Amino acid sequence: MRPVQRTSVSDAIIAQITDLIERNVLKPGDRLPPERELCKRFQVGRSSLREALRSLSMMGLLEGRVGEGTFVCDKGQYVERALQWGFLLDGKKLQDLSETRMMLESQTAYLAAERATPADLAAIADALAGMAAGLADAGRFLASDLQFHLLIAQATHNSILYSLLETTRSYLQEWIKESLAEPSLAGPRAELSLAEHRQILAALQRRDAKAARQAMAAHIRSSSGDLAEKVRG
Amino acid sequence: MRPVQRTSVSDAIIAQITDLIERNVLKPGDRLPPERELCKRFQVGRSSLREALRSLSMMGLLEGRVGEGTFVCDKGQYVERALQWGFLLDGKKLQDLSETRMMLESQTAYLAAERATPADLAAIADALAGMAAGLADAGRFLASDLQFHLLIAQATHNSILYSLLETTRSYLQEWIKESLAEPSLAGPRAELSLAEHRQILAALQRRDAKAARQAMAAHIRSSSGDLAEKVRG
DNA sequence: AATAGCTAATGGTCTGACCATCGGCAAATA
DNA sequence: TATTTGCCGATGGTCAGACCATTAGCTATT
Repeated sequence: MRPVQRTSVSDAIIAQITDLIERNVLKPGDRLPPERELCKRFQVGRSSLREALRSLSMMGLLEGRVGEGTFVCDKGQYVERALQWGFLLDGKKLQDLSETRMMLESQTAYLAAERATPADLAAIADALAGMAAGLADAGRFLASDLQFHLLIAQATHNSILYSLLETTRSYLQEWIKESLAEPSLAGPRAELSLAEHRQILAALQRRDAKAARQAMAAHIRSSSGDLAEKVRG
Repeated sequence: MRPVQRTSVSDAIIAQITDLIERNVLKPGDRLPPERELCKRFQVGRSSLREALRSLSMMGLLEGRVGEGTFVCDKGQYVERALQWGFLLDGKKLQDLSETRMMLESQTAYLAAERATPADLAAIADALAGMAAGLADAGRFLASDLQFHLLIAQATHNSILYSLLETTRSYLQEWIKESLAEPSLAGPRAELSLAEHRQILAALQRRDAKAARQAMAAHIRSSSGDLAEKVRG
């Protein structure tokens, strides 16, 4: 004998819908059938259906618009909503996230050095140029910075790795932003960051995987020093 | 003039409850008043209230138990859950997953060697003993195997890392199971696997992080060889 | 003292109704 | 003819009441 599993109606609906989105049957922007019809199709009451839809909305997968319908959100919006619950990130968790990011970033650098196509490298170089051009503009600098790291992850051609890096990064982005926004540190910090990025790119272009990993690790370490202080403070 | 914000009832409830949890008025383990009373207090219908509670449950903040009540969960499960969702949305390429797993496992081994407490090491040794005792029983062997790896992840004391590894592992588990279920390979494969695990544990006990990482990487490589064939075939 | 059965409380689900909002269409208007 | 106005249906959001399944705790039987 084994404990029978108690299946909740809403959970079953959530599972079905997420499955549809996962399999791309429902694409971002698509409109779902009206609630009342979904009830008939799923053979459930409207309460249960709505609880499911509400949960999916809360996770940023769906979006309900009165009078229009329910639509599938663009993937990734869910992260933005998640940041709203940033209070859940206590110090320990932030540290864990930071550590995980360090690990992901250095490994993506390693793999990217082995696998990046010329087009990948060109895109990364572009992002670096964007950073250099935006030295005076913190917002632009930061955007190019983020782009640089994401492009490296993309160059691994490993979608899982990219997704993980993107997610962890988005969680930390807000703190990173604050960290770099310090007026006293902004100038020198940005210069240093730029130099570190140049080293990473150089390693990638040399196809030197170990050097790329090491350069990336050094960069993260140096940049997360401010972050760590920010957390404690 | 500025756009008026349309406030949803459920969102308002969610905001209030999360606020209570944030300010520690509601502590983990606490029981909420019954739904019907919350309706009176919030002056809302039960549907709206339940949509709010459901969303909070989905985020891992609350947990409903039939006949008992609604309780506040241990906080912090949220980030891990969100990472899982992000994970799910991406096409699950087995190869990418396998690669990610390799990376996670080797790094957790590295960190575990540095941080494992004596209790952690004892638990890991127990799991290894379980594997040895279950050489003839594929199911038991596999369970102890999984336990071994998860305990190592736990020994890093990094909840994010643990969660990622657990998720990756769960996706791959069925393939792993099939791989080891091959009658022709089961015997020798299990013996080899056991030996590899012994090396990993030894490295952990010596606090030799690099050796642990390398042993783990070798183990994954050797065990995922079968996996790769399985996928192609 | 232990067990079986009852009862109340509670989360889970269903139904039907009403409201506010939005899109589109037709009529009125310039 | 082109624009505005008003209306109507569809849709998500909300509410109220009812019933069900499960649980805990009490009671009475053994």
